[in-house]
Amino acid sequence: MPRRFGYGHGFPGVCPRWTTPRDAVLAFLRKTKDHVSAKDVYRGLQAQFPGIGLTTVYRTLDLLNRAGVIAKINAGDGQTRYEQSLGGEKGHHHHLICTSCGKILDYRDFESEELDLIRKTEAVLAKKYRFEISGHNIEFLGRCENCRTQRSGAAPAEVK
Amino acid sequence: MPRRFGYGHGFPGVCPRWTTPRDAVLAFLRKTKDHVSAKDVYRGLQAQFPGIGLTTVYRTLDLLNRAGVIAKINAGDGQTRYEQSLGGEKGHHHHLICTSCGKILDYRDFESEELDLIRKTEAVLAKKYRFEISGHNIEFLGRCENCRTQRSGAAPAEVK
DNA sequence: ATTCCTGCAAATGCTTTGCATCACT
DNA sequence: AGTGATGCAAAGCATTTGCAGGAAT
Repeated sequence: MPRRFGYGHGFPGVCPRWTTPRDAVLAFLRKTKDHVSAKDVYRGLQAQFPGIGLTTVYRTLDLLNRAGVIAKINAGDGQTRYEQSLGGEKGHHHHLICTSCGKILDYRDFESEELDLIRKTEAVLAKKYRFEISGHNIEFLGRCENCRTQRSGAAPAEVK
Repeated sequence: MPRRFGYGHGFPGVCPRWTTPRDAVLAFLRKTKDHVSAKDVYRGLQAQFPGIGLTTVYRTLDLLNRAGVIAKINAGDGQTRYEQSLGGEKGHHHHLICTSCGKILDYRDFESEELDLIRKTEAVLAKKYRFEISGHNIEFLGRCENCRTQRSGAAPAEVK
């Protein structure tokens, strides 16, 4: 695997060097709108970068997450998924997850109402339980139309 | 492992027979206030029921979950945790999770405000995305006082 | 006889680690 | 030379599955 340089210094304080695999992973995340697992990224990169190993993908995802560039998602299937973190409030959204096929939808409804409540809640929890709040997870679970329509809930398209 | 009977019929539609291991697992869940993993239950049962296998604990937890008696929790550490589901709205609460030591606190603040918003959100999401909503997860993440106080965040009591 | 449960061992599947190698500074 | 990054193989864990024995119906 050749490495590139001249990329500046990656994310200061998090990683000193910026390399081809790291760039490839980040570019992939920037391109997709999905909520991808490490394997998804790995597979997506194979065509153009057959040399990148799964281990590196894991390490890079963790790196980018610590750098705040991408966010972890916990969809409840046994995998950690990631998505671009669209800075601040403008990218703020939550997830709607189909418990049958694993599909994840982003929704942005009630943005301001939610934010109000979230801020209030954060403030109270921080004071009452002496936590330093750093984030939240809000997700709704259910069955998507597809899974409800098809008998027994679609080919249980197990999120593998 | 001896089995008991005379327990009626467990949870109709979910399981025909009610046995000692199942009773032990349920009793354990009823006794604890914690958010326990399968291993926690398994270990907790060893003293009194050394014959119960980990597999059975997994199977029973799944069973009780499907019966609606206990609820899954996704704390983000690599384990599925469970807690008693305290029926309906009276036991309704959400979680505050320390990302450093893994501690989970229940909170009940803003109960009615949250419920209002949740109901409204559910209704809109159901219609807009054609989902049949069955539940939600709301949790706040942060660092507890202990972890903030101690240098570098307490003995990184990795939730293992 | 049949159906249901159970424990054990083995198999999975995601994620992490150890390590030798190679690249950049 | 020294530090950092990478890929591979092996190791770790939580969870699931195959299976044969035993119990309840």
